[in-house]
Amino acid sequence: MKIDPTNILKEHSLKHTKQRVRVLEEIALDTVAISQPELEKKLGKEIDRVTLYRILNIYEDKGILHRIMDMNGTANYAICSSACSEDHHHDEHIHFNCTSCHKIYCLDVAVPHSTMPKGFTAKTVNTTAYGICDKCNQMIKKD
Amino acid sequence: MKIDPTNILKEHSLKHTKQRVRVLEEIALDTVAISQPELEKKLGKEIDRVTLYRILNIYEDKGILHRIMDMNGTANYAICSSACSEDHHHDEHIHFNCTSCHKIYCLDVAVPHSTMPKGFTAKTVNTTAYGICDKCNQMIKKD
DNA sequence: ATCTTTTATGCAATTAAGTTGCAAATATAT
DNA sequence: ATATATTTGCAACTTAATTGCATAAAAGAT
Repeated sequence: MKIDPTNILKEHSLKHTKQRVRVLEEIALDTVAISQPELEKKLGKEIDRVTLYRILNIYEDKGILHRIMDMNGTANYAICSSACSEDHHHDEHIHFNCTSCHKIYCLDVAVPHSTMPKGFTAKTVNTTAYGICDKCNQMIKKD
Repeated sequence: MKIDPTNILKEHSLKHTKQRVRVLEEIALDTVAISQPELEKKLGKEIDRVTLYRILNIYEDKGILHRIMDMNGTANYAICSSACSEDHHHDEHIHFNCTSCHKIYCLDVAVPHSTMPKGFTAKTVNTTAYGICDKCNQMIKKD
């Protein structure tokens, strides 16, 4: 994925700081989502913990990143592929959480529509599949 | 939902303790899932925090409860409706997380099947819809 | 019922995620 | 270059969750 941090910041009228650029760069390195602890480990020497939290929150609010919770309740972040707006994240694709390597993939599979019971109005639907990813399945074959 | 804690414990060859019975009773009180912090608040005087964590983990492992993570990464627990086994939770129904009252409902709506990309093998699929629940929608109308 | 063994509980201490308030540093518009 | 608004870093705090260990309580045998 090719991203232009400076442009993204401008598009969302966010001030251009080196910390904000670094966070975007780091997350864009991989197509799989990256967890908050991993980000902190990678950027901890350059960026303060609190600042990182604040940047991630702003990016999520603005629809630049979307946040996926894994089974342990850890926040994982990935760049929103489709244009998400401030009030609506339509990252309506399936996430795949590998139970072996713990990576979270944003699959190019749409979330199937489900009809809600009477009285329930759904705004966003989040689907996460748990299992073994492509890479880990290949590793298993080799053994 | 009518549950028999003593029987549930026996079925899963778990020792019968008053703490384990209390946890099951408390969770069975409501059809909506209850969060760990809520449980702790309710049972904190009777049961030690650590014991509560351990009981919840055992129940999840045994397939007695299933755990639903909300947007804040807080664990929520509900009694498994269908018989879940030790190695496979098939709580393949949609969860509805109300963004107003924060309750998590286990909806009687099956998770639609999605085909995974080549190489990805899914074991469990988890779907959570976020929006406004029945009760909260009625409250809004009244205002 | 009592003893014995196994398992569960409670307590203290620790790790780690996330938040808040505030002073200093930095971005941007003039 | 300067002023103003915003962001950052730091310290301190809150809360979720885990670990080790001594004590307490189950469940089966006697």
